[in-house]
Amino acid sequence: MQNAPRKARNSATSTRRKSAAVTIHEVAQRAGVSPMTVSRVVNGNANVRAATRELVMRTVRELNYTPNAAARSLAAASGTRIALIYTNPSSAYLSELLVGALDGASKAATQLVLDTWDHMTRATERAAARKIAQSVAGVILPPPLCESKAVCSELVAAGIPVVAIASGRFQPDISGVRIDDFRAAQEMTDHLISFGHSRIAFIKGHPNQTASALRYEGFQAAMAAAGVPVDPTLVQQGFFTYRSGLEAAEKLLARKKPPTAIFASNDDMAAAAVSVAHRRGMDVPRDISVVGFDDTPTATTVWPELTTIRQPIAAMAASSIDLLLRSIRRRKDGEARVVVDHVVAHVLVKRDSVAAPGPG
Amino acid sequence: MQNAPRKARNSATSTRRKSAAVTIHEVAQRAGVSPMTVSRVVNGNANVRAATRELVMRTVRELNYTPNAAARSLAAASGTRIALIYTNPSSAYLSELLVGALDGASKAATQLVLDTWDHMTRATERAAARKIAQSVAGVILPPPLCESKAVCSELVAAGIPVVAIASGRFQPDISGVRIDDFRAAQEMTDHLISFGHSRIAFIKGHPNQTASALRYEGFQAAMAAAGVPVDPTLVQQGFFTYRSGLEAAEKLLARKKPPTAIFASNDDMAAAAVSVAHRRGMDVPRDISVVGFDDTPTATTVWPELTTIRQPIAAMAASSIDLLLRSIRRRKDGEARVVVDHVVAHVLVKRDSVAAPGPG
DNA sequence: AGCGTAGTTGATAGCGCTATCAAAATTCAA
DNA sequence: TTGAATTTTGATAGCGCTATCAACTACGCT
Repeated sequence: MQNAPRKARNSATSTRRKSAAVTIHEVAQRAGVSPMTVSRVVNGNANVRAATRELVMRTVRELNYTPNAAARSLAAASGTRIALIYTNPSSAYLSELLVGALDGASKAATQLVLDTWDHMTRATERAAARKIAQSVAGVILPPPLCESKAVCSELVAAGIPVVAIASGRFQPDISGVRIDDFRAAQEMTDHLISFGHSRIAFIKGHPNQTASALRYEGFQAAMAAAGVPVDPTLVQQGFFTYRSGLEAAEKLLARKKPPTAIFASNDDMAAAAVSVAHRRGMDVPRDISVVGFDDTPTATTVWPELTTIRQPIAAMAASSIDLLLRSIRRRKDGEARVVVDHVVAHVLVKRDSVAAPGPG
Repeated sequence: MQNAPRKARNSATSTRRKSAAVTIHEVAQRAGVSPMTVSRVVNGNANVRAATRELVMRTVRELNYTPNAAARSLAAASGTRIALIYTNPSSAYLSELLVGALDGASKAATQLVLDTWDHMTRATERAAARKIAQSVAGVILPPPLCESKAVCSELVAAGIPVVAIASGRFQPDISGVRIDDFRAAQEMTDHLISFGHSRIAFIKGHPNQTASALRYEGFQAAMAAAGVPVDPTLVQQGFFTYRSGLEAAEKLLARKKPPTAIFASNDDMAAAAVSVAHRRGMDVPRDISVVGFDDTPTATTVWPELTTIRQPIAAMAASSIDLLLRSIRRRKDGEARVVVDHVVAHVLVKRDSVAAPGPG
């Protein structure tokens, strides 16, 4: 005699369509526990005996069970929405950021919402932060927003998890996913030095981002380590824009004794440097080497293609979503806020904008 | 005596949390109809008397009712997911496309999924199309994918609604959201002519996209209308890439009698033309005018900023989502497939890359 | 032994919506 | 007019999951 189901939930007469997906009930039945217990295990709730948890997890894996996001958010009355807030929509890596975030979100069956904050004062930023905190369960903050104390503190105060992406430095109160800007800049500088360059110019990034400082520090450290003096007149302030790169490069190349290489803090400024060099009749890389940072589309658009540092923005965005989701779940269970700093690997991409300096 | 609710659905003892949002029941009660009728009206089902529909719609507006997406997709057992498929991830307007699509999707509480199809043969494209058709309810196709007969026909055969975005020409079997490329190119040409240019060069777009042909035809039509002959040696083939623009511009400016203006079929190629001009010691726009198309970030990155045609990609993407959602609903009700061609307005953005030709 | 106290588990009742089918209202043909 | 075909509406029963609380374990403690 077969053991009859405890309750015929899908009575024989039910004509309702049914998706083919495996449900929590099937897992429960197979594991010999109640659906509620499965739910608890799947959601990482603490109050389940270790043995039971093991059993359920194994069954989940066997049946390849995936929770139905719609049912979940309906029952929990909490649409797990995550906001990605950005300023400066023309930022070159926005599309990669979006692709990554969207990918992570759809894998986790989470709704991703976008919010643009442009031309905001500190006060309106605070207000906006308070407002968004009420409609989403977590926030991803790319630079330069993640550097804003006002925004971060407001979000933290509202109690929602925040992940700073590509912020240069680890911040004690919010989680972050980033590369090691210092090391990356160091490697790039070493790369230039290994080609025989010593008169290396540096175009700094926007001073409102910690990554800018770190990249500069990495440059300095590598130069110092190689015993190559940094000529302070060869260090120009930039602001991550093409225009600022144009101005900086102009000053650099107008000198009587121009540098043999320019290390720009991002690709847009590097592209500008290439343009200025061309306008002055110089060939890249024969007469001057130029390198960038970030590996945005710009790097492969210009000619010659730029040697640069690849920041895996898409992957970083996807893992931000994961991080956030875990925090959200933890928070719901009343556990303490956990802050993590996730440093991912960068890559030095060698292309055609670097060569050994000429005999001059 | 108050009229008692027909059924106390939230009994006095229910301690369950309840989101503040207005539900279909409240609308139904206020309108004096059943929830089912409200559902039908909201979903555009045909079998509702006009008077009833009116009443319900008014009530919906009064209460500012928005359907709960989670409940909807749970009940309908159909996660309304929409796929945005793209090739060529470095396409300059991808980020705008994503922003728009995401915006539209989150407003409609729809899950947007991304799919990248790169380096595919016609056969693998077909297979991929068949596969995606099983997991989503609708597809958005940007160029050049929307030009692929194989992909379109496969998707159409699978019976899922498709919207081609920014495809040049209206295709009879799938819906489209686009600008009028012909007219836009015409206007841009007129703009150039109005400055006094007559030796106008044209860099064509990639031949695999109908928009390319339309832009060229618009250029020709405007020239003909103004009685300005088109010098065939001043028309170069490009492929929408910076590199191809470089080569085309190089040929154009190497001529003994170079053009006084270059109309490139997109911004990347226009930027390349500016770069070539600079390298040859020419000033833009004093010595030569350069215009682009699309108004991608590139247009405002280079110096001088490019006069170009703005295609409202974000808005187009958002309305693609709407279009798709409507088709999906219609299809579910067993109605016939409807194909629409939505042409949105473009804008001629005047910036700093155009001036009257010199006396030379 | 007797009785709390904390740790586990399960039964129940919805979350807000829609598929389904039956009932009611309407239209149309004869 | 009347019966049948048609359209419009509503009652019912879930979709798959989780909040809630009751029940049922252990494990100490007086």
